[in-house]
Amino acid sequence: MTIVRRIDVANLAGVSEATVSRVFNNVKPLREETKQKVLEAARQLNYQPNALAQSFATGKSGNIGVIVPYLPKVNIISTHYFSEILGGIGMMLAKNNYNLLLIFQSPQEPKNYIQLFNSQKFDGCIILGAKDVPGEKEEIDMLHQLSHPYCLVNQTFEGYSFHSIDAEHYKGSFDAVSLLLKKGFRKIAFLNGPSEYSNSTERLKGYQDALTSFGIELHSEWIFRGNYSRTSGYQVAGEMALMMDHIDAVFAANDRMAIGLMQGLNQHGYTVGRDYALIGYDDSDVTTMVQPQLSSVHVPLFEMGKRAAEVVLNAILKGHTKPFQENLPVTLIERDSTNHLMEEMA
Amino acid sequence: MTIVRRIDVANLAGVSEATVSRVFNNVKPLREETKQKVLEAARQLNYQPNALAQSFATGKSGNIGVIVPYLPKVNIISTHYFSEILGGIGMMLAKNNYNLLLIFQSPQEPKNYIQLFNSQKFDGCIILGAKDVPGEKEEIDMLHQLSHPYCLVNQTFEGYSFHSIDAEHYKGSFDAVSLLLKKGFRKIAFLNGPSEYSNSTERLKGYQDALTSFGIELHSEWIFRGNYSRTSGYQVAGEMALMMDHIDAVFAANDRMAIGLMQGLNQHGYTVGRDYALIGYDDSDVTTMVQPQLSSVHVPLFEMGKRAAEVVLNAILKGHTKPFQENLPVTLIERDSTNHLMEEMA
DNA sequence: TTGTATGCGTTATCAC
DNA sequence: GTGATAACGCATACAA
Repeated sequence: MTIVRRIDVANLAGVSEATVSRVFNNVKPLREETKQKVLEAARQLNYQPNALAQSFATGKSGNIGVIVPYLPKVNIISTHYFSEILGGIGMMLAKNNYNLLLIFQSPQEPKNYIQLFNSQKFDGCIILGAKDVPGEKEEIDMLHQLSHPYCLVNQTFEGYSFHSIDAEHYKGSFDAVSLLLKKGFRKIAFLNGPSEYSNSTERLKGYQDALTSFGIELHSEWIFRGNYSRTSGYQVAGEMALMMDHIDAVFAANDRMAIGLMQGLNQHGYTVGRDYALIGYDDSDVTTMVQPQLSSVHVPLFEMGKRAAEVVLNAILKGHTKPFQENLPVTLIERDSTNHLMEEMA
Repeated sequence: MTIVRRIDVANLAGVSEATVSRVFNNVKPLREETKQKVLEAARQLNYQPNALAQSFATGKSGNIGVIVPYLPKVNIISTHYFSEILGGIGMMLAKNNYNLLLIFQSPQEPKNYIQLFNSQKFDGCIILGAKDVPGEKEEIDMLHQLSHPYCLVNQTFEGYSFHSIDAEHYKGSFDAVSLLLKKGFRKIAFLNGPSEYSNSTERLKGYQDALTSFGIELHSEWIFRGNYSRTSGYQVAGEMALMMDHIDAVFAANDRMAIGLMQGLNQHGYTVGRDYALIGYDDSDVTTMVQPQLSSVHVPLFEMGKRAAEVVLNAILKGHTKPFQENLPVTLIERDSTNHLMEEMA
């Protein structure tokens, strides 16, 4: 069972190697009869062009690198987030006959996007979970300067016009807090994520602006910070419990923290719906698994992955090069965690 | 900013191309002085070997294909399952300088593992979520016959000795049901997954054997079937509710179905802990998000991914070829859903 | 210890 | 329409 090469097909079909290539690459001047002859020979031999040789000859790997942050056994980024985006990317790439090279990037090792490009392992890349930390920005800037096809997802950098697909986190946050305000809540705490993510900043703004637009004074002690994990939400509950007399609603920057918080506050005797309203972010599948079901802000992660792949493919295939930024719309999803039990009883 | 090739380095360093290769591939007879000279030239030029050309020359892509089942917008396989295994694979591959080529395989399109191998896109592959359906078995058998490096995860095929990494699902199931029995429950229903997955069969056996080992008669009407989604569990609750007078505990084949069931039964007035005990499977992160927290069977998914990658790498690097099967141990995790409220009140 | 020469399987540019 | 052939950047067997 040796490997079948182009020359084998050429010999069997009685044509030259070049003709075989023409058939497989659909190059124009070609007699139908010859084409069929070649195709038949290829079928008989079960010929499959060697992708490696093709890549080498064309100088294109046919791969798109997807760079995901990675800590063994610790999922900073939730699996929901991760797999939705990945699914969107995968769909778009498959449609365009590109392969997805998944690259786990541990936070401690230095980024080296340029090297990856030079090695030609991929023709373009999508960077998930980038952070605003020293080194990262510079590497991405270099990618940009060299006009390598790339796209960031869910992260924007102040003062740079990197290609990126993000969501309207300011609006999502503003809407979420506005909902709470409209429902009559006034003392609204905010459980934010790490500040290295641009989302955190945007959401903070949305939170603040919503409050001020309702004429409510900002209280810095209403602002808490976790790291997007359920556990961190649980831990914050310890602090928050001490001032629950002065809080009647909480907006959390993602669902997992919201749930951790809910569980933690429960331990301290505070119940969602009775003692406070709660709203999460991401609209992940866990929102419907908890009791009461969690109101949340839906983020079109799948679509964002799709668009990011499209941006990179356009850069590769159509030579698009000018800065591209897009913010996809988010949707507020109301569930039970933002309703007073009182109301239901009325 | 043109691409730097080996010859550029050779010229600058005043050596031959072969010597440059030797330095980069660490080929033995090599004077330290020459090495440094080459390294310095490479550094100066920012030389990075072209992975494409390397692959072509060696006939090895350096990629491992990971085949995952895929339905747009529908995650049959839970994201937890998926990302844990992927993480394990990624870790092991990174350690061995292999890349991970993620391949989404939609169920409707015919499998073509052989073609993928022939095209040399990857040197070995790991198949996730294979099912016992016509076509699948034959394709894998062909891989096996041609002794291509591959490994299945979480699926075994009756009558074949395919390379695979699985978990002790019989034992997991047996232990889970035994726990319920030891706790005094006798009328134990089983919510299983689709029969195309070998796990389902194994778990069914474990369930049955546990019951019979306790001298309990099997009731076919105690057995329900979902598709591993939360929704399917919710739907099954409709049927199960009709006979809850004759059921005092439920064992579900995964956590999401367990939670869906729990929610559905809730709608019908049946509460975990008060009216029945519940135990799930997978020990995913949602177990701790629900109230009461869900007892479950922990499956070492990350480890399984690691081992599967190891198996494939061993086949590639060390030529291991004899059938390899391994079942990793599972662990029963007791939480609140298997405790009677009665007991707590006592 | 290092240089020379061949080949990997395509694509693409010439000729014919 | 089709056949020859250079080029792609590297690994490696063989020569020196």
